[in-house]
Amino acid sequence: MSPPQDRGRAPSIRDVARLAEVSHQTVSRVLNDHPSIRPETRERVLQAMETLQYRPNRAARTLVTSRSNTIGVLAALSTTYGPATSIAAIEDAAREQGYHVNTANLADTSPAGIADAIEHLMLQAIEGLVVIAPQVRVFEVLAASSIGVPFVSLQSTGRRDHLALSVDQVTGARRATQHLIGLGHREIVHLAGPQDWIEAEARMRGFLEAIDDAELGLHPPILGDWTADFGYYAGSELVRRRDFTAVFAANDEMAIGLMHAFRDAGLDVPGDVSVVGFDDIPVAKHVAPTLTTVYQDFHEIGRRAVALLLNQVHGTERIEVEDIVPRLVVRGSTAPVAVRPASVAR
Amino acid sequence: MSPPQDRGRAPSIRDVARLAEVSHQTVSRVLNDHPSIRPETRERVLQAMETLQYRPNRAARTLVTSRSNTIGVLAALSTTYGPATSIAAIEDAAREQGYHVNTANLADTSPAGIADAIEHLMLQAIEGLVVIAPQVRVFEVLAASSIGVPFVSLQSTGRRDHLALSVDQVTGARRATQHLIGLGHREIVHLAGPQDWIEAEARMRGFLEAIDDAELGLHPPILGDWTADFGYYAGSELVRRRDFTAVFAANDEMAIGLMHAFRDAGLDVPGDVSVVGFDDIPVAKHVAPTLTTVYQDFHEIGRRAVALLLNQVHGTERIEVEDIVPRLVVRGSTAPVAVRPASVAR
DNA sequence: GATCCGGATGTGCACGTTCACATCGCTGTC
DNA sequence: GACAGCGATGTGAACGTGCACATCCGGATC
Repeated sequence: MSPPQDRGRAPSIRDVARLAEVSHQTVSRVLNDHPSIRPETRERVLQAMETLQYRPNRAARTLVTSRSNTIGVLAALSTTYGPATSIAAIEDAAREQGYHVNTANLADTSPAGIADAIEHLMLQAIEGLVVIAPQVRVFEVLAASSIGVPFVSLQSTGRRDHLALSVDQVTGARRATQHLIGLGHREIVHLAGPQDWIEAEARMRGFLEAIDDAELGLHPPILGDWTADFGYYAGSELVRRRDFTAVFAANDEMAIGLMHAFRDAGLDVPGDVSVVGFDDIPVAKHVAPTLTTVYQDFHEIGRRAVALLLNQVHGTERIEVEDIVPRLVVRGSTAPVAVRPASVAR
Repeated sequence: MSPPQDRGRAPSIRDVARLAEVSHQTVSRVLNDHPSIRPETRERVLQAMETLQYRPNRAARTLVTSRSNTIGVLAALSTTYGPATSIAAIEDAAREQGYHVNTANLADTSPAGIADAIEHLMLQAIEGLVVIAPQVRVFEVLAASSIGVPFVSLQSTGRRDHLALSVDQVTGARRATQHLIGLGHREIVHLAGPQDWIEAEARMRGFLEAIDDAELGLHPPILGDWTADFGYYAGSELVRRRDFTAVFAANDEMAIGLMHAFRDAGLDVPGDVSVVGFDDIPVAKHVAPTLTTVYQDFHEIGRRAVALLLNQVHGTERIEVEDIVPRLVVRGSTAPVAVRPASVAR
């Protein structure tokens, strides 16, 4: 005598209703925590659900309510620590609110690749979109394709067509640079990220502001690609000139590659050159020398992004957006500038 | 004279049909690439879709076909390089097949946390599940909750109730250990991962096999938690004993923390102690000293997982599962054992 | 020239849920 | 004691799509 619901199809709200001897609507009410249900009835319905191993069908619910309970994440470089951490935090926060997360990675940063990823997400009927590690182009495509759902970016973009978390990358970068200046460095090079990345641009801006404030001469920044390999390459080029005493790298990976190149060239960090990174990835405090960097709370950033987005989706009251200011963490890769004949005066 | 479809509701297949002067079924056929449609009719329908900015409603489609075109990913430690890379690869591969990816992270590895994440994914009506960086417990919970969809694990679990990629961690770990033995090391310590992790257990097994084969004495392995911080802690403890000449760490992060501790204690790597890691994260080749490690192609692993899973989902012919064998990468953190009075003999 | 066949298209229903509205019985009020 | 009001429940329709089946038309077959 096997249970009768073995007919291939999953049990529906109506099967539950039949077993509990109520109408399908009553079952629906139990599901949605409707107030006016007699406790006794509710209990009977829950019992029936348990017996039948009932699971609500989200497709059906989405169809009728046109709410998918899903948010999309558009991510670039999702394999690196920062974005990956934020994605995980987003997933956590979304789950807490009963939301699902659908991720699309930007393998390819061409407009076509971007449009493709967005199109993919839109097929899923997402209610909102979080854009991670964004590039300027992404927002242009996004604006052009009028997706019809609110979206949040993890970095201030300056655009007015969407919400953005204010992570004050400019201040973070400025503090990093000021730290070097405070140690007496006057010849500082910036190893930047790709300039179509919003955060790369912001970090460069912070650097330039600090240099400008201190009235120092400007070395042309080097445009990198965020990778440790590029850091190494850039370092190899830099050692040929040796017209600097410190480098501010736009992220930790590049900083680590950079230090490797300096080491290979016989330069001591921080004895000969000071290096500052950005992000404070977990290994930053363990590499040799330990890396002075700027800490970002990626987890908190992810959480806030979801809060902001869902707030917007549900259209309730405006949430206050507080600035997140990254924090300088001083470690062993920076030191006062070496006193040398040529660099003492002025 | 604004377009007439501004009535709030998104255009449906029927709106398109009306505009193209065909039946809704014809539109459906165009959508699904049905063969018997006159090119002229198809064109007219496509035109109408374009005009109305029509987008198929996935919820409706899922409801009627009971295929969600979505796979789930259950991930632990998704913020680290390996899992994050595999997740990105999974997303890519799935997207190529028109599939969406829904991720749930295991913040908390308690059975309740695991069950919660699985339940969350099941609500989404996924067609299959990829389990990343799995712990033994996950599969127990998974087996117990009889989710009714195929799932694939990224590591061989030895269980028979699901598919698994064969990434031969055991061989990888054995090669790492043999490399140390080949350099003359006889006192080798293993800094392992948590033993409820399948890959940690496999790496430990490879280590033990190599030690056993070489008939060396066994140092009790240290059980870590994968983090660089723990590596540092373990290293600080180890330097008090100094009864070893090499350490094989179960992943690169711990290896980096370890080297930091040795450095702080005045030990030279590889002069006094050799260190091997596992994974070959991008910074491994840039830290000081550059880290000898075992390379894993996380991207390929992710791709194969999707291929295997979708193959299972569609029930076509069995796919051949080829072993992926990780590759030893020798760098600067390992060297022949130092010749010292006590260790020359034997 | 009647018949059959297959290509091209249309008709109605089903999927599982929620929404709007209807119904029923009980309580309290004047 | 009639009636409003409300709590508890039921009824039917709708959401947008795909499937099974029906229909229509033109050409090939004998």
